[in-house]
Formats: sequence, structure tokens, C-alpha cells
Amino acid sequence: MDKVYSPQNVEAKWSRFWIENKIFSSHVDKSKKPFTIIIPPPNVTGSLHMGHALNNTLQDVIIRFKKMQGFNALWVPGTDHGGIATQSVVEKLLKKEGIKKHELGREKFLEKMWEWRNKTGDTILEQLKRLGCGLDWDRLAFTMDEKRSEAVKKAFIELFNKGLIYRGKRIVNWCPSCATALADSEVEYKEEKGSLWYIKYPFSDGSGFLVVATTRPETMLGDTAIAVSPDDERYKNFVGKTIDLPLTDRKIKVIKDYAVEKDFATGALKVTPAHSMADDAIAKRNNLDYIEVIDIHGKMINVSAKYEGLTIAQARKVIVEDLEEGGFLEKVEPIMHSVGQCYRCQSVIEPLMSDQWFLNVSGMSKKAIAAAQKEQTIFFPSSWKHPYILWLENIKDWCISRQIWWGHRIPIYYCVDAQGVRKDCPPIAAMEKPNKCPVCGGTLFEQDSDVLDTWFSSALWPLSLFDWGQKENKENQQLNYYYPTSILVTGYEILYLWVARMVQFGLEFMKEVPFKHIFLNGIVRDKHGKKMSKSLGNVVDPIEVMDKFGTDALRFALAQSASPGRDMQISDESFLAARNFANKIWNASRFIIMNAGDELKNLGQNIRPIRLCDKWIVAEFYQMAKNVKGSYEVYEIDVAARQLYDFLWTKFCDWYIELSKGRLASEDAAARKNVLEILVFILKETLKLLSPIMPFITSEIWEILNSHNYSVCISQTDFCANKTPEYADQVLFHMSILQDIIVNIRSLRSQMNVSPAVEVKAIFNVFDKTKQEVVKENADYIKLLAKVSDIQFVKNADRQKNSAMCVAGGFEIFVPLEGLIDIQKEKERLQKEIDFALVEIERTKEKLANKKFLERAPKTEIEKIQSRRKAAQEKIDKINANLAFWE
RNA sequence: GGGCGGUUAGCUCAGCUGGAAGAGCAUUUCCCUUACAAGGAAGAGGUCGCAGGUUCAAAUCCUGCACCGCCCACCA
Repeated sequence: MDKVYSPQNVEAKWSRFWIENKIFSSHVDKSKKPFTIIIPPPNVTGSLHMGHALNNTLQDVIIRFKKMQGFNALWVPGTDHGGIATQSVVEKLLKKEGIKKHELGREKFLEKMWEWRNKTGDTILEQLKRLGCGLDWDRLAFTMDEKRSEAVKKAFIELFNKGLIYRGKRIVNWCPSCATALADSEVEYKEEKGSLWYIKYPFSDGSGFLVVATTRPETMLGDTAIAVSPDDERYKNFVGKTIDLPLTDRKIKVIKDYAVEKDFATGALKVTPAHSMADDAIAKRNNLDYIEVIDIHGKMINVSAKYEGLTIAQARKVIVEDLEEGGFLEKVEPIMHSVGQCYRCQSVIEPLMSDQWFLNVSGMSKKAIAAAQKEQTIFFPSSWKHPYILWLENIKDWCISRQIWWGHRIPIYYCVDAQGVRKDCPPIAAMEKPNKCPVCGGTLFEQDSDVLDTWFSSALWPLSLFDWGQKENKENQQLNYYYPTSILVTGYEILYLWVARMVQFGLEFMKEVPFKHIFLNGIVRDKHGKKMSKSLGNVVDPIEVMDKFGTDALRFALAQSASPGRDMQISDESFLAARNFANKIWNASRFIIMNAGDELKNLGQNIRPIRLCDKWIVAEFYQMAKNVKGSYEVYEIDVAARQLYDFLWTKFCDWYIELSKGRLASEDAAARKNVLEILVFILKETLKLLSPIMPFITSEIWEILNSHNYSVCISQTDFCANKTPEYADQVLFHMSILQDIIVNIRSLRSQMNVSPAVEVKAIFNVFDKTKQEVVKENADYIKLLAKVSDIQFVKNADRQKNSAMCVAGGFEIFVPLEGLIDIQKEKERLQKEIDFALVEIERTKEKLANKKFLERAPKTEIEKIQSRRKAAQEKIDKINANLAFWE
């Protein structure tokens, strides 16, 4: 084995091993309980970023843990076609070649899309393999493959036939750059600098004017009312009056509506129902007209010739000039306001009227709320339940159509005449182009040109992955066995966009939630707490981290800081620490393997803990195993990671391996074998517990330990979780005495500048027989770890001028240091010890003097304080006696 | 405006079903002791954001406040 662990040499081998041997494939097996996870499908345009690395590491840890527990574990891989995002990537590429989408035409363009997706769409899958993900690759799915597409069509048709999908002209969020509608949740709001124009709107009767403030003066041409707050005294008398809308020949009325904030600007709001979500709501409440003045190309329409056809920016300029000229402009103020942007391309969103397909979600959301309230879906952490329900309560109908080409084309067919003109027959929802119109008998049809929102197919993911729609649900074995899945692991940023919709569709089509648990992981931030983004240039590439530190280090670092639902800051230091941990494990294993030699493969089966430290490490191990397993069970992977780190490094390496060296070097073959058994046993069992987080290094070591080609993650185990031995408490206590002695002697040596090479003598002044027995039996530990050559037990030790002393483990310990001791320094050191003890005395004294404490605190607590007090006092007395001796 | 988090050692964070302040990194001293210098040993470093309250006892529970952050919402 190499002195340093080199991940490069082992990682490729193991990910190949897992895939080639189909270690993580799963089949319907009714004799075993399934544990199922569906991957949040990454976009085909994507390459692995830290968020993916975190999210998939967590899923992998869970799936590996469950598999080892004996579940029929299945983690299904797949990718998402990614609608607008993907189309715009390819569009840009074609543009570089001088090819324009519209010149190509729909079919040719889609050919190019598929070409590109087949060529580069699997990059991220290869990266997931490198991350070690235990996915069942035979089930690899794509949201636009045949099965998934059929499921989408089938779902659409079912919803359409139930009357839940309808077409309507509504105000939608329009992205002028992508030239498509967006759902509300696809709009991101950003604070931006803008201007607030104050415009005078004159009353028709010439009795003056009302001033309104707007950030979008060009929309005034579409105003159909002025709204004021119902409890605004200033405007009370104006409600109902008529206004001459400037720059037009239209008249509008002053109305009242509660949405108006009377303290903002002038407290009077111009209402443009066709171009503002807020105004749309007001218009609905007040039956206002909708006048569209901006079309989907961002050009002015339905306006006087002067403005017709201008772009929004041009119109704004001209209109502001005209208002100024007409004396309608009162003033302009700078303002910070939030502006809606396209979540994909960051263009400013234009709310406007457009014909779209909508899904009525009121029924579905009610069912989803009920499911969450009945805890059919449980959130990890639970704090997300409330916002989730709140969101569902306020949900509006979902605009599911998009005016792009890449995606699932809406399976709606219109009956047309020979010239291709649509007839009045109602549209037909069907899997394929119908043969005959049931109304007019016509045979010519035209399919709706829109495609579905990407999230529509994503919402079906838990169903479509198990071939929903291919046959009757009752006959679908895959679906019946694996659905509902066990846990969904995803980032909280797509809780509404994706998770809530999967729940709604699951309840709608299966009458059952799609997953029992929802684990929401946080966002990975850089070391300054900033979100990683390309524009900030603070992106840490997980591939680079794997190259530099190893995949296990990446996984461990992420797992360790992945507190459920909480963001995390991560940097090279975390990866470095994790890499060092991997190396520590490697070297501890190397030490054990080297010492075991040829016997290795027979070791670790029958442990017989004889010595105190054996029993101690066994007790510590079982305790840790129980805790780690418990943490995995509730998805507290960060806690599990820290427990393993602490046990392996601090307990196993720093204490047990160090203590084992005595017996390993001895001539006593039986003692040697005995300690090796325990070393190998603990190592192997700890590797099992660690393998879900660090599968590569644990597999590699496991292979050497077992001298055959089996991966640790195959081994089924109960993780030794219920084996805490009876002797645990006593052993822990006795060991703590020895540790206290060793640490104190070491400290004394270090502070007296005694060279590590020099062995010293230790004289124990005995006060307690039992403790003396413990030390006697384990004197070799002290000799080994504190570099002590000789131990003596005495009563009322003769104090010596040349001895340093300490009080530890209930003893007064003298260390003769002739020629090495600096009495002055030793006095200072002892004085410091006294000072510490004095603080302790103060604290305990206060408590014990408190009558109420003595009355009300539990007995054990009082005893604890009393014994602490006693120990502190003894320490002081002993040290003082020694100091007095020196005087 | 509503909701949710955070504030603990120089940095990143644990601890929060209440009973002596923890880890990693950084830092100081000593050590290349044949598992590991990507290491070991010892040390220094914190009135746990502020103010109240509950309690014998509060980093931990409650109430305010301050600052930071996130999500949702129809402030033009």
C-alpha cells in the first residue's frame, strides 16, 4: 500500500465495478421492501455544479445505506429536456453558424435539437458516475423519450377531458426575448433603479386633476381606471368622477380598491389591466375593460398612429415628451423597485394578454394541502411544511403552454378545412392525429403549435419513470411496487416549481402522494456566503475538486456540512480537511494490514476484548455505531459524518491504535493476535458505516482486508447498532482515569521542556485502592503513551525537590526530573492549576450555598457538584502541599 | 406586507428534549517516535448579538430589540 492515499488510482476502478456488475440495479421483488428515490433530473444542458454534487451525494448516501440495510434499494437516473433553457442554448450555437431558427423551420430545428442533445446531453451523467452515484443505469430516462412523452400526452388528455385544462386569453408573464409565456414561479424579481413619473390626469368637468405615479408611462395608453384606497380621505370625493385620459380621446373613471396603498406616492394608481398583474386583479374586482397596447413582440398596438408600432422604449420616450409638452408631467423621481425577470434569460418580463392553456389547480392543491397536513408527506426539516401549505393555499391556475418548439407538443388537434382554416368544431385532445372529426366528419387536422411547460413533464416524473400510462395502473407491476417512492431529495428553491406539482399530479393520477419524505437540501455558497454564479466568478467546480482532493473528500466535505434545509459555505479548506481524513483512514488501515501480514483474511471474526482498552474501544465503537445508524435513519447525514470522523480519528487512531502498539511489538503471539482481531474488527465495521459517504476508499480498503473482489456496499449489515456491552460504563470510567493520567504527564513533560526521547519515572501517591488496581493493571499504557520507564506506588510520598508533580486520575503523581526541572517554572505551572481549581471551587460553592438548589435540583446533580467541589479542593490541597514543601 | 432562518474562538460551523463552552482550519511551542509531517504531543484563544422574563440552574425555553440573509406577495 502506498504511504499516501491516491484517489486517482482507485476511483475509476470502483465506479466501473459498480456499473459493470450492476450492483445498484433493482427489480421488482415482493419478498423485499423497496426503498426508492427518483433523481431530480438535471437539465441536458447542464454540467455538474456544486449543487448537483451535494444533492446527489446526499441521495447516494441514503440509497447506499438503505441497500446495506437490506432494502431493495432503487435510485432512478434521468435527465430533463429543459425547454426554454435548452432551446436557447442551441439557438445561440446555430446563430454562430449563421443559421436562424425560423429559416430552418420547426422540423429541421428540432432535428438539430436532438442531434445536439444526443451528442452532449449525457455529460452530466458521466459526471454522476464519477461521483460514484449508485444509480440503476438500466432505467436511465429522459423527459422526452418515448415512454415519458406518452405519459405526458396521456396526462394532458385526462386532465383536458376532466375539464381541468382550458384555453383562455389571460394576462401572462411574457418573456420578449424567449418569445414565450412563463409561469408565475418562473419569474424572478430583482431590485433595480428606475424612474417614477408623476402624471396629471385632468377631470373631464375641468375641476382640476389627479396626480398618479408610474414607473411605466407608456402603459398609460391602456389605462381603464384610476384607483384610490377606500380609506383615503383625500380622494373620497373624487371616486366616481370621470377623467380625460391624456394623449387619448378616452374617458376613464376613478374607482376605489383595497390594493391601493394610500401612502405610496400620491395614493392614486393608474390601472392598466392588460399589462400589469396587480392591475389585472383590480380590474377583475371592478369589472374594468382590458385594452391591450403592447403586443407579444413588444410593440405598441391599438393606439393612435403616432405611437403605433413603436417599441416599448421608444414609446416611453415619446410619450414622456408629449406629456411634458401637454403640461401633464408634474415631476420625475428616481426609485428602486423590483422588476420581474425571466428566470432563464434574465430579460425583463412584460405582463401582457395572450392566448394560453391553463390548468385549473384549485382541486389538486386542496388535496395536496390535506396530504401535507395529514403528514402523508413529511418534510425534512419540518420547517418547510408551513410555507409549502401557504403557497398551495394561494396558488393560481398554472399557465402550461409555451411558445417554443423544444418540448412536448400539446396534443390538441383542430379540425381544419382544405385551406387549413380552422373550423368551429371543438378541439380534440388525442394521443395521435384523429382520423375523423366527430362533429363535422372532416379528416383534416392541425395540431396546436405550443409546447408544454417543462415542469409539466417533470411533475409526472415519479409516475412516468415507472411506465405510468403504458398500461392500466392495476397491471403495472413497476408502479405498484415502487410507487410511492420513499424520499425525494432536492433543493428548496424548486419546492414550488417542482415538488408541489409532483404531489398534485401524484394525488390526481394515483390517489397517493409520490413520496413519503421530502428532504430539502440547502444551497452551496462560497466561503463568503455568496451564492455561486458564473457572473460572480466564484464557482467551485466539483470536477476540479475531485481531481485535486479526490471524490471521497468532496463527498465527505459536502455531507459533513449538509444540515437539512440550511445553506452551507464551502471552500478549499473543507475539502482539504476531508482529504486529510481520507488519508488518515488509509494509513490507519495500512498500519493494521502491515501488522496483520498473512493472517489478515482470518482476522476480525472472533473478538475477545480482554484488556481495558479493548473493552473501551469496543464500547465506544458500539455506541458510535448506534448513533451513526440512528442519524442516517433520520437523514442527518452531517451528524453521521461528524460522529464517524471523531470516532475514527480521536478514539480509534489517537488512542486505541497507539495503545495497540505495545502488544503488536511484543513476543506474546496470543496477545498480538488478540489485539489484531479487535483492530481488524473495528476497522471493518467502521468502514461499513462510513461507506455510504466515502464509498471509494472504503471499498478499496475493504477489498484488501477481505482479499477478494467484493465491494463493501454489497455487504448487508445491521451496522452493529444494538450491541452496547454491559461493561460499557465501568470501562469508560476506568479508561478516563488512565487518559487523565497520560494527558497530565504529557502536559507536564511538554511544559517542562522534557525531550520526547527522554523516559521519566512516575511515582503515584495512592489514595484509592480501586484506582490503584486500574493503574497497576494498565501501567503499560502509561509507559507507552507518556514515555514513562518506571511506575511506583507509594503512600505519603517523600516529596523531592527535583520532582514535578500533577494531580490526575485521583492520584498525586511525582515525576523526578533531576537536572531538567526549572523550579520557578514548575511553580508557575502549578499556580495556574490552582487558579483553575479555584474558579471551580467558587462556582460549586455558590451552588451548594443555594438552599433552593439543594431543595429542587435532582439528587444526582447535587452529588455531581459535591464531588466536583471535593476534587477541586483535593487538587488545591495537594498542590499547595507541594508548593509549601518547596518553600 | 406576510413567512422562515441566522447571530457561539480570527474563519467555517456543531452544540439548543436546560445541569462544568466543542470541532475543523488558522495560530504558538516541541517532535521527521518505521501507519500517517495530508502526521503526533502540548498550549493560547469565547461575559454564546442586545435587553428583559421563566427556572434552583439558560448558549439552550419565552418575550421584545438590533443587525444579516432567504422565500412568498397585486407597492404603482
